[in-house]
Amino acid sequence: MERNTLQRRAILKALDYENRPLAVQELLDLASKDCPSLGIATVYRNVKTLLLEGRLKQVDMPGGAVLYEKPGIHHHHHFSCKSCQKVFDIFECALNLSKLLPEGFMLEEHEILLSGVCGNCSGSKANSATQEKSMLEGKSIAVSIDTKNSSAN
Amino acid sequence: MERNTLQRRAILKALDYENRPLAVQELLDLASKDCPSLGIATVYRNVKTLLLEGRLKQVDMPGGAVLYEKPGIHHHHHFSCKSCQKVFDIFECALNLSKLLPEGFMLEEHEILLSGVCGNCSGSKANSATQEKSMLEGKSIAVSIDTKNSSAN
DNA sequence: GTAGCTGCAAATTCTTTGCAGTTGT
DNA sequence: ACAACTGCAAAGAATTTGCAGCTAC
Repeated sequence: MERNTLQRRAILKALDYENRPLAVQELLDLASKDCPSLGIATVYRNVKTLLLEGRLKQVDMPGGAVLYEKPGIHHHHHFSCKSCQKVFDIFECALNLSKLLPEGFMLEEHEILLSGVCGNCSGSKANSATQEKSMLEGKSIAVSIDTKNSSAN
Repeated sequence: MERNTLQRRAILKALDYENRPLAVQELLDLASKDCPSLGIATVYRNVKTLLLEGRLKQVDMPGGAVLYEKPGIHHHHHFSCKSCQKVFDIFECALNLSKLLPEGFMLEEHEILLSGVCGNCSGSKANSATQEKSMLEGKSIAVSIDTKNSSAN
């Protein structure tokens, strides 16, 4: 039987509060505020449990970084800004992806990762107002910071 | 100045020969045939160099697995079969993805990851013929085996 | 000849696991 | 009470790095 521990609550609260995909390390940092004794192993264990329960969804970012988010109220995808490194949720998904597949293939899931330059970064004049406007239009919201992907090499 | 070593040639040859996205370990295994002394560190170093030169492209698979492929003659995406675990190339890409983005956002790149059941696995009657037919239609070809993604958790 | 490359082994980093003690139900 | 859970530290796995010797150009 699942138990509702302080640690698990802290992790879920961090996800609720941030409302964006988070990396394991971010979960630890954020949840530690509510639960200072929290250890990284516990975060890993909870993430795994929550994934199995379907209470968490894994988001694979380019470069191999793995983030976790609450299974959206809305199905959505992600846009990663190459300039500011933020990850934006894209709620629009009016695509007919099945048409891409050969006959006989059955599409069950799809993941779309877009990248480029976000509204904030592209028009240096078009500032955060653009972004808020977009939110109001129900198109996207800024949410995340691309974790890994540092090593320039 | 770049040098054309036996090791590098062996790695590139493996990619040419297999013609599908390969994991680092697969590269080592395959290239070792041409270059038995090849070490994993050299593979990592070459992959990194080749990525920088743009002679290799990174493919992020669901579950966080990272594969590498030659930058396609064709731009393409991937379909991962949940039944047989193979990764298929999808060459069709007639989508208007920019329309998904809020105003001010500039789309530079996109990655689409589809999954479901492939032609071979869906119709148990529709066998490999389906797949070959699809190839002829220029829609997709079976290419890869999903490496990681084992840990069922 | 020499800078780039290689293999090896050690060092990092990320994730998992064993274990003894703690806690939610 | 007792199984689930936790923190810690050790174990594993994946990737990177230091170094001395090798090799393409």
